[in-house]
Amino acid sequence: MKDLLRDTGMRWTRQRQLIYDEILRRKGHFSAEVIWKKLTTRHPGMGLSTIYRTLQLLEDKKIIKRIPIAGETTIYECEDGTPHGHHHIFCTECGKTIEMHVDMLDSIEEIVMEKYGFEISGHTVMFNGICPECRARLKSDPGDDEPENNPLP
Amino acid sequence: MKDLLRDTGMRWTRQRQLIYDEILRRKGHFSAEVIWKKLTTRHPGMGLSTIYRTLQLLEDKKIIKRIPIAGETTIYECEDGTPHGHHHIFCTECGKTIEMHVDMLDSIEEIVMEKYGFEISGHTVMFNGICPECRARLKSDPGDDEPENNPLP
DNA sequence: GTATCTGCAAACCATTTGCATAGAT
DNA sequence: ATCTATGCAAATGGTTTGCAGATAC
Repeated sequence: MKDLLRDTGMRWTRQRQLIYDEILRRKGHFSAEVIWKKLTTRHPGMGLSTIYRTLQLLEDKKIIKRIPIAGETTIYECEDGTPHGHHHIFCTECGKTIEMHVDMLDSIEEIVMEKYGFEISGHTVMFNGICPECRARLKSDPGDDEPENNPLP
Repeated sequence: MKDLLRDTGMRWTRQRQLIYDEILRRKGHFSAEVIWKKLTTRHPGMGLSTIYRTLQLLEDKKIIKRIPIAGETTIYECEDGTPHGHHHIFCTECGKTIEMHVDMLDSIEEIVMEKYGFEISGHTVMFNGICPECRARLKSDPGDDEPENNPLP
């Protein structure tokens, strides 16, 4: 990373270091806001725009991947060697996103290209629903429609 | 529609009439902005917020369906009896959205529920790509990355 | 007559941008 | 010394909301 930037005339700064470390520390999915909230407490003055600019940069360098969730929010995930072909389920209760692996989906892109003549450049395959944990919580805690504390992904 | 509203104490206004007619006239997919642009030329003064409020209303009444396209835009489609289980392909060149029917997709929801324990409430299965028409146009008209319609700054 | 709608302007909210300054090389 | 990166504030763009006046019932 450090080298990757330097090779293209870009600079390795304290902020980029912090953001990069924070991302590696999580491993899962994360949002710009969450990264910012975490860092800004320990490092007041950290600008939210720096987070966005750095995430953009990391995306360009293929280190992370931006995943806009239709009508909901935007999350990112690390592009660690994980092979493509995984998709996501987003919990509308707690905001958590988990990956799903359904082989069947992998072949659909080709079918779509053949059948409709599109040159497919990407896809969004995303399910929304309520995760097992939230289902359990809602069952034992009916009436309460809002989750008690809503950590963003 | 008229009756559906009146039965719930809501009013059948000129604006709602116009919007409803315009939607029926199209049959396909449409955006709030497009409806507004069309109506506002013939009926100046028509407020964009009225469009949004009416589309919301029509959605509540299950007359149309809102389809947010991740990271791109939001479109709507009529809820004419078409059974569920059709998905979309969005052309990133011209913004057109077409429906696709791929049987395989229908069964995936169940698989996901079983495998991951989510209570699935919805899904976004959307492919992005370049439609056959735009592919042809781009081929005969290279260099021009933007679609033809280029409004003033 | 009165409660619902409308148009307008202002608010929103996540994200982006302009600019003067700080900082990396 | 140079030129990129940062923080701040202000801009953006699509959508929503508050409000006074207009309109359907």
